[in-house]
Amino acid sequence: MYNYKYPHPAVTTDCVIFGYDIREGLSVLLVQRGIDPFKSRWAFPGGFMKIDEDADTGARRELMEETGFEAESISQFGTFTAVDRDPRERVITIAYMALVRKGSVQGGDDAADARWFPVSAVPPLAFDHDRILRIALERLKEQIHFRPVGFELLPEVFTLPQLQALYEAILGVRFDRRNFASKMQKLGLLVPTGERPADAARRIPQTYRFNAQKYDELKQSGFRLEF
Amino acid sequence: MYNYKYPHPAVTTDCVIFGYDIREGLSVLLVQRGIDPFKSRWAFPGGFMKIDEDADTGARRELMEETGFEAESISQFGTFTAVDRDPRERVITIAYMALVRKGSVQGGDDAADARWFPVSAVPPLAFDHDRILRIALERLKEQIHFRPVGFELLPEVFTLPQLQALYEAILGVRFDRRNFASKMQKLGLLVPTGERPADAARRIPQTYRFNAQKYDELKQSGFRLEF
DNA sequence: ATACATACGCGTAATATTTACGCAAATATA
DNA sequence: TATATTTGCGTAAATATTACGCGTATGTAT
Repeated sequence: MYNYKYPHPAVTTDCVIFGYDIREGLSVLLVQRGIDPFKSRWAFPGGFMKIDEDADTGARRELMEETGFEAESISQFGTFTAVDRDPRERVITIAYMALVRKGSVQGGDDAADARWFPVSAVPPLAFDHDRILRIALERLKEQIHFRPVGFELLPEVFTLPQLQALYEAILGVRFDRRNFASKMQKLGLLVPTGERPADAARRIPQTYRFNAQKYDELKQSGFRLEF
Repeated sequence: MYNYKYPHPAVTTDCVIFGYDIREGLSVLLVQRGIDPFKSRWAFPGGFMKIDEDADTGARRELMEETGFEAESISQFGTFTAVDRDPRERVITIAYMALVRKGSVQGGDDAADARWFPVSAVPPLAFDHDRILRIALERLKEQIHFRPVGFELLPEVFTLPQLQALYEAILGVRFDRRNFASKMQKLGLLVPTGERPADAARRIPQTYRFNAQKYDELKQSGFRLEF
């Protein structure tokens, strides 16, 4: 038992993990709760922060425990503190988001039931996680102007039409294919691989890699990814 | 005494209140601590969140108690959770920022010793508040592209050179006076007052008000304040 | 008063960027 | 082999950015 002179809230972390593929579009990784409250409802992976770890560490630990996934970089985007957001006791949660290559997470494997859901088909979630998702999506839209989110979500080798489809999915707009291509090329963040994939469809597009070094240079000089 | 099966951190809120005037530039509102730890050091107004209030409410309450100031809108920008950030016990803090007209806060009055400090002359702060300030400044620079921060910091009636000086102070760059003016005018967010102030200096510039209604319209259609 | 230094406001030409879209080449399918 | 579809290149028109000239208003010095 731990005693305090004044009541303290419990503190949890939750991770909104975004993934993307052409078929399902933008997706999030959810786990099904095994216990009450909200038993059998889907929720973001997360759990109670330990007293001797900071929130970042706790978020990574819970993510690993519940999904087997080790995120490269997670970013805190909000802390949710509504008084009644947990029926058990006062609990506040620190929310993180991460962008991952969907292939690198094997949902529904070992750990519990982790599954990808397209953001357009997310079921009603536990706690206030619906609200957390809404805020996360807003932040993602903002971040796309500063961070190379497209490259973090796509496989290492990708085509321009794929990249464009991702931007359109996140921002909810349509671009002219030729203008998108030339704008992207001019940024210098794309490296042609030379290879061509044995894709389906009509004419086979060229493939590219992300030029991370060039991005770091541009970041230093405070530029923006304008789309 | 309150008992928990697992240890819980204490939770505080802190408010980074930004103000601005031409003489001191961008400033923050600080209060001097009366008790240990960090007794007599300056810190952001804030304190322990109550168990039956959410963090926003707690932040506003503490701000009022310590500075007598009622903020119109505060926005959460980060939660700081380093394990050793408070020497007493495990404390995490939810940080808020607000932009206010300096005239509306009478620093150093009733409540404790609240005083404005230019951001360029902030003394070493209590806890990890130096770090909190650094993050707040970064967010302010980002937000200036989406929010009319200039208008929130200036008096209701202001001149174009004043607005320009504020933008330059926050972003740390210089603009051409004529280009800045025409760009601002084209946005349609400025309403000339017709009056001219009994200012000092050379030629007296025109005064303007912020067109809040026009801003709301533009915000709907997802624009950006580009400077 | 008058001259001078300084700051404001208008306007404009040169350059760069954005936008819309034509057209030929590549490829799966019929 | 014909057809429909998609990629990649190029370009003209519209728009935005940038640099800066010039006249006017105003406080200060003489």
